[in-house]
Amino acid sequence: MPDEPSARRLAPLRRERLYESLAAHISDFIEAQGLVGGDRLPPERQLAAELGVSRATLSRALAALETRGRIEVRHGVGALVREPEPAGGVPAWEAGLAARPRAEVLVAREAVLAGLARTAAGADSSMRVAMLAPDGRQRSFDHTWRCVRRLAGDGLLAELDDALAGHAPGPADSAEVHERLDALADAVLRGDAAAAATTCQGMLGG
Amino acid sequence: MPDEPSARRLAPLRRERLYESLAAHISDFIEAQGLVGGDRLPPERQLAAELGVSRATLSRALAALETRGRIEVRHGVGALVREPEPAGGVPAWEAGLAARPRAEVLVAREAVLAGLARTAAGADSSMRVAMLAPDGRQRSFDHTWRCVRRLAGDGLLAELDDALAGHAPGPADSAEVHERLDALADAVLRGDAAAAATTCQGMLGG
DNA sequence: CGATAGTCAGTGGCTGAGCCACCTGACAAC
DNA sequence: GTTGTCAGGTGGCTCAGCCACTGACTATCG
Repeated sequence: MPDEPSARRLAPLRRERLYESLAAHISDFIEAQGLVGGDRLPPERQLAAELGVSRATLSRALAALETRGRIEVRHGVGALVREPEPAGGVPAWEAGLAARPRAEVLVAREAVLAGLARTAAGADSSMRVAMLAPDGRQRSFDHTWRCVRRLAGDGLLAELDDALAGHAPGPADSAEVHERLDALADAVLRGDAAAAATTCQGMLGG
Repeated sequence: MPDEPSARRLAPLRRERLYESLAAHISDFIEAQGLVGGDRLPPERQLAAELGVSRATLSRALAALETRGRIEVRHGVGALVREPEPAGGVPAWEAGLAARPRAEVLVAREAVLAGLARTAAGADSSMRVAMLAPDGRQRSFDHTWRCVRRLAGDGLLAELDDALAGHAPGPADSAEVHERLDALADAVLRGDAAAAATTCQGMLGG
């Protein structure tokens, strides 16, 4: 038993370095500002002053972001935001899914769907109403999930859902499914993230 | 034709930064010295002097090696050589994760954790008690999740968690985190899948 | 004798000021 | 129009130094 944390001992508690936090913070900043590929970040001196850290530390944070492919730093120019890898790595991984037990894939997609539902519940209120307000017609699985996906926006979860959908398709129409979908839509409309996620439990027959 | 490399034009010739060369050089040094996992590199001050560079630059080189997983730098201890990844179970798409906005990865991992928690809540009752019964000590994020993972068993979700963990690490210890972990463990012990999943919402600070 | 608390040397983390190399864009000279 | 020059802004790197953390050693206490 080499490094068994041994229920008997407290975990080591490793503190994050300042430049790591900075890197995360700047990454969030890129997101918040809506910067896209090619856009320039403020100069190091200015960023350092605004964030209240030394230029050396800020520079390390940028270097970290660069080795992770998030930005590109050019001498004499500045730090440029990099377009995320165009070719999705997910498809390659998708191929191996066919060989897995169906139950595993079902459980995984249910988790992803729950995450999407939760995210959708946090979307703008008017958008939620526009996409999901009841109109008296029966909800279909595919249509409902298209709406939820629109609300949740693009992201890792959406890509995972695409990859998993091929091997864990949605259920056929049935009274029970319609009930679930109504409950799901209702929870998302109310903005109740927890309830929305819970509704997905067993949605695929897992 | 914006930036046609056009055999007619010379390549831009981007110079390697000093700290990049240093990183490569040190990596070779590890190889040449036959250092293995756990071995310590010479202290920064000494290495910097021997290599004829400033300590700041050498430190950046070590940081670069660390983000690439070659070494592990510990405050107050030194730079330790890391054993290369034991199992190759790392899906190809994991590499692309680094370039994604942090928020996306965080949300995705939260969804995966919720799925794992839900699965764990359905595990055998005696196993749940064995792994998660409170013992009066503070729970750490990593240890608690190891237990949940054991309960949930291997599967797609577990692999996704592994892949995501590197880019969306768990939170540092704090009172709020401990409360969440207690609530999570309690829900899993009760076999309450929905509650267990809900507890994961925002667990990573998303 | 064993366990505990205090001490201390060695290590990485971070700072601040400063100089240098590099890139760009504007402008003058041709 | 083309070319050469130059100034301003940007990141790369250095130096010297202080601080925080770790681990081992050493008293001290029961």
